[in-house]
Amino acid sequence: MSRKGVETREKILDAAQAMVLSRGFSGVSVDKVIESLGVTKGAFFHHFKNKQDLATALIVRYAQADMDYFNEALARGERLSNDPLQQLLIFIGLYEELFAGLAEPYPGCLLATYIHEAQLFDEDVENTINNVFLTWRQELLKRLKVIAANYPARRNVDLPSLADEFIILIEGAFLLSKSLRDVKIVPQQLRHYRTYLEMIFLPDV
Amino acid sequence: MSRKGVETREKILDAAQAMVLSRGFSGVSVDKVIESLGVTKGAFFHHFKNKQDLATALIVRYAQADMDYFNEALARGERLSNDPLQQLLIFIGLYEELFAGLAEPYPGCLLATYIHEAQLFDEDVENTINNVFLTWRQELLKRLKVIAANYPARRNVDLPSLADEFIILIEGAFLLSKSLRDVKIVPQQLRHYRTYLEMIFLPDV
DNA sequence: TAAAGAACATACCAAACGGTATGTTCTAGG
DNA sequence: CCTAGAACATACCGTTTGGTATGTTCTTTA
Repeated sequence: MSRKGVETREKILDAAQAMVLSRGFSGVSVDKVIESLGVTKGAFFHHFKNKQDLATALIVRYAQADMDYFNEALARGERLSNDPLQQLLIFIGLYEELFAGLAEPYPGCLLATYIHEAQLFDEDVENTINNVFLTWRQELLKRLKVIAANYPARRNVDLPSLADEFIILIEGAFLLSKSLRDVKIVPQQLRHYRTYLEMIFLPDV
Repeated sequence: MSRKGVETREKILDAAQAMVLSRGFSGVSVDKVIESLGVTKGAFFHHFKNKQDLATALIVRYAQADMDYFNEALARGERLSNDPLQQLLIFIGLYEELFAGLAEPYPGCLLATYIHEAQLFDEDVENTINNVFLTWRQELLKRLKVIAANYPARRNVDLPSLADEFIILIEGAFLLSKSLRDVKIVPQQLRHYRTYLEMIFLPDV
């Protein structure tokens, strides 16, 4: 694909994603997407064989970017400390920083948008979404187990669901943040998650 | 409105809500709704002046039911204990029980579905949704303040966002629960919220 | 019981929709 | 420079969509 071709495809994906995040996938028509960009149907259907193909391309791209940032934040945490608990707390802090730096509410998570219209999509899309969640759970759980083995937990909490709580707080906070148009909600909740972990694993702070 | 009329209207609302929760609002056509019920367009547009009117009726009904259960759970908690902290913990426990008793994942929150298609709806709908969230925040915050005044908090946590965390955990857990088809996720997260509150306000347990 | 309005049913319509067929322009490689 | 395919543009099509106009049946109440 030529450079120009890649650019057009990305432009379509960018515009479509922004529209999907505010109207849902079936609330966005191909006509509206191309109209907003000044390109034609010929261009659109050259890059995507149909609207479903756009749906797949959007979620695959989003999931990949999501995982990339996740892995990078984990790696940065592990570079900044040698202590497993501190590594995780730093990781959370990095996300806190990320969302604290936004001027307006995060436009929304594409994974969440798709889940709310789940019946429109095929199994591939569903698996792409679930793979993100399962990877996050798995990677965080792995680290929580190491922490639990090294620190006397004040409470006997369930670790898999404690791992899930990270993504759950983010998704829930995105929602409330978007509805109330309050940018602070996401970092606030991440702060609570950090405090929770500290209270579990650092008894005397 | 006659009894039959009310019944038909409710039937339409029920069917529409179930479909909206799995396909989003714009993914549901009036034709599909009436087809699933075996009623005609005449019936539909007799009860709703247009599709937007259906959207409003759906969210108003859902928000009302939501608030009703919320207030009932608060009242039950306050009947079951005289201690402000215990009252709140019981309240959370009641929600935990509610969702632990489900055979399959909760089909989804209509508020959340609408937020993901926010641009389709008018200001009234937006206010209906935000009023629910703000009422929950306000009512829970009121109780958290009483608790904080009576118990020495181990940490200096932010109370408004701690109130928000309840609805945020539920919304986030709904999402993950629906995507992974795991019924346990919602009660698990409510359990964490209870544990978090206990660790904050009950230092020596 | 008669009248009036509620509660539907039937048939239809214009616009928007996803998609296709076909033609043109651009661009990279031999 | 030539050519083949990528990268579009234009025009069109069948279906689905939300919505309406009009007619019929049921139900309540004076």
